[in-house]
Amino acid sequence: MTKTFSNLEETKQQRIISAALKEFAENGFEQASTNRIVKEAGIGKGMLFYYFTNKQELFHYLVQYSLNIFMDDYIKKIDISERDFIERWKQAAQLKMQAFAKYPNAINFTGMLLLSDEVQLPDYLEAKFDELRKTGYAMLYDNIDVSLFREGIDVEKAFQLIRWSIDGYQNELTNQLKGKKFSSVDFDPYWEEFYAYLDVLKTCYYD
Amino acid sequence: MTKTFSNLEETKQQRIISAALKEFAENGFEQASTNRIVKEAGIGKGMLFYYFTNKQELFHYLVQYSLNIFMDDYIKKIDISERDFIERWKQAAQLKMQAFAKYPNAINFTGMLLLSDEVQLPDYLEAKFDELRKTGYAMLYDNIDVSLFREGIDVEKAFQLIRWSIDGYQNELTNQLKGKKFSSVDFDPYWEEFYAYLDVLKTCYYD
DNA sequence: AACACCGTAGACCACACTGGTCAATACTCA
DNA sequence: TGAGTATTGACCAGTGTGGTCTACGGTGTT
Repeated sequence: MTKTFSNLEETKQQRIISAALKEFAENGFEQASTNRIVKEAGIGKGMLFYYFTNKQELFHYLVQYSLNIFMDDYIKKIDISERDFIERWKQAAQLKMQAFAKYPNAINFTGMLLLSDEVQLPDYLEAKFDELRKTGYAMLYDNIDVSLFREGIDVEKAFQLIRWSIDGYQNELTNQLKGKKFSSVDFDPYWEEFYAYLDVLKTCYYD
Repeated sequence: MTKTFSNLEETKQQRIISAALKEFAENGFEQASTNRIVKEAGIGKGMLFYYFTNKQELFHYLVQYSLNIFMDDYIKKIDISERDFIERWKQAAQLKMQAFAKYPNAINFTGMLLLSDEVQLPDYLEAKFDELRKTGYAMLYDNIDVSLFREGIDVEKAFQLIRWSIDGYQNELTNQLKGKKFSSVDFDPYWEEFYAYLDVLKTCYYD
């Protein structure tokens, strides 16, 4: 990316970044179309290749950009002093939702990166990625008070089971809300429902 | 589909069906390539359009074909007289794995159908689809002995939480095993692990 | 006014691939 | 031998690709 791009007015930069993140998140690297990106961003085709030397460089820029957001606006905000596993994950879910409200495309894009296995990244990005995975893992699993759990159950397995439950709820919710305008949705009832699920989890896994 | 196709020797029919199912499952209807299908199936391009009038007719044939398999080789085999929710789902997981071992592409294809929301089907297929959903739901949720669950917990919510847990394990496993030759994998340790997870679930959700 | 320079648009390029066709041929059986 | 069927793949028009390049408008400096 050239410094021409960083000198652009913020809103235009954002329009381009958002359009590109969205396109890549929905279609992956290969299937993503630079034509659609420029159309969505409202710029001429030439400009994209004036700011970035090619599709791949644009992609790498976006990886860096959204890994930063994912890390700073989500992972690092998790309060590790909360030692109750379910409470920790509840907090994480809230933070993720906040981050998503602010940077939906960056969060989706990062999610796609974490799932996809075919993308080849240069070393410095791969390193950043590993760091995110490691930090994320620590923020979610370190310093948990295992004494809360029912006696005799395999705590490692309980971690996974709870994780799958929470992920399952979130996936089902986002799937259900897909297409809806995010700002027009009242989330309170969903949070209530979510907390009710967490209560069931506590009743079951804790004694 | 013409009767020329049904008169084909079984193995050739299967080669074509498998290739097509795989291509559609991996790429969806639009992105699926008839060129790749004929190449994978080892037939000339002309033949595909000799057997089926066009891409869409081929797709509809495959929907019918794999809905039948999904229904007869999986859903209908679930023993509804098992009233323990977790045992019922354990059984379902085993049956699904058996079906997958026999018809991997058909099962994957149906899975893709169930997730995807953009495919438009003719009425008779849509009806078949609804029936599958309804029967599947009944086979998994009807006639459950709710008295097994811990007192005071919301059973409907417990159903979902357990479902998400089991789905989570299965997804993680298939993801991990993706690319591996199916027949070369020894599944016994995975089943053991799965049963261990189910035991934790029982300890937690039942009293 | 003249010039240089930068940001911008989009027509354009060669190429890849698409679903589908069709004429030519190979095969089968009476 | 010949009628009919199965088979192939070159071919078609169309669409979309990542990327280039020319032309132009604006701005600032001389």
